[in-house]
Amino acid sequence: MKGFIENEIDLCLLDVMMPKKDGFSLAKEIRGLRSTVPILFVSAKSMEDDIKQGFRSGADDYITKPFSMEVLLMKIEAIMRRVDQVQDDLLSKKEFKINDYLFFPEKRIIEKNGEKQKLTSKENELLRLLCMYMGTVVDRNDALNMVWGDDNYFNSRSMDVYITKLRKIFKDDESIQIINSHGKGFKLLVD
Amino acid sequence: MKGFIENEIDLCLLDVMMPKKDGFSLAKEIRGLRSTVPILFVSAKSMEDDIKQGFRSGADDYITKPFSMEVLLMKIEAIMRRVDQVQDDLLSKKEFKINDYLFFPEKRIIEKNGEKQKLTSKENELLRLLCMYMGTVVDRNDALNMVWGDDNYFNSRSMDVYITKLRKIFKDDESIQIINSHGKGFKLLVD
DNA sequence: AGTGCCTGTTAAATAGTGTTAAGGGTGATG
DNA sequence: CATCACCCTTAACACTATTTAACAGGCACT
Repeated sequence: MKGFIENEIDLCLLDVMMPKKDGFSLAKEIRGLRSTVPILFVSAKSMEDDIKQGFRSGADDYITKPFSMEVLLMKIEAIMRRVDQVQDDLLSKKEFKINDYLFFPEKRIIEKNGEKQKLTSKENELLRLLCMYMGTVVDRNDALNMVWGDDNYFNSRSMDVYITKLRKIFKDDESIQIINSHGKGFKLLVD
Repeated sequence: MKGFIENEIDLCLLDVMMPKKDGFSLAKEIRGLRSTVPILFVSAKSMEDDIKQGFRSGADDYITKPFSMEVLLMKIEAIMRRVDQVQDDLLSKKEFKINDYLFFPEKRIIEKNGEKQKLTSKENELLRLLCMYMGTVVDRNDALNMVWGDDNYFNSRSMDVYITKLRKIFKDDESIQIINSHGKGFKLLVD
């Protein structure tokens, strides 16, 4: 991980079958460090079901082993071309509607009846995450890794503080709730 | 690696195959959180049907193992060259449009409705950087290294001063904002 | 009901930012 | 070579964001 910070790494190649740390949690850490990192998954073995599931869940693409270099290059080229284009990603939404509230993660603003309120970046990222998974539980550690880049005890308490902050934002609307799932995480629920 | 901002990761290659965690849902999270990051999955075996399905579902591409390191590195170099090219294009861009403002980094001039204003070189380079990464956070230290050539504490404060200067330039247009991302950096945002 | 761990909340402490203005260097100009 | 104009740095102070501490209460389990 250190290398990403200290060296000029422009492409990160990770194998998920690593002994200790799995590629996905590593990806999360990387993500926490830099925001515009293109990520390429390489899978060690065939998983037809998972691949299909991946597409269903809106993933961009995947690579199965074994693959030819020729194809890899093509894939990468495609990615590079696409970097400039894609904005309309389902998952990187510009706007979330939460009852009467409109949340603009890019602008870090939430408004109700035209009344705008600025959000701090932690509030913003945490709320974005909850919105992305609206109605389903966001795992504590996942949230910590994505917003805080790490999931130690203190970050965890910090997150609780921010959950309180977010709840205050919605305190006037009882039908919007941030519900704790004991030992698991939180979910944003709108009746 | 000249092009990208120092220390910025431009592409990550991840292996989806892992014991516990569902990699695709993680990809979903990564994708959604902050970016337009392309995600390319690498799958274990070649599967024509899935490839086709992938293209149909709008995915860029995918690739199969195995591949030789030698070739992979060559491919990566090729990618990096391409990335550098894109970066050079941004760096050598003659003109940036920021709402009603036109910014000419070469001339160190910004104008609005034909009304010209000269920029000092620090103002110019900092604004150029923000424009190059318009809408995404420019890391504090990256900016310092690129504009000041060093990232010590005092340079950091100096940069804050220049952020204030730039904000003043755009103070008449509320839809242009330089937003701070606490502990990370700044981004130029135009509604 | 008792225990241990998890959560809710508030407030204090720390770390990071916004802004203004004074000071220092440098090069142009008389 | 004195002076001015300009740019940049540094200091200072106010303010904001985030973390840490502290305590109160809740949940799951026995």
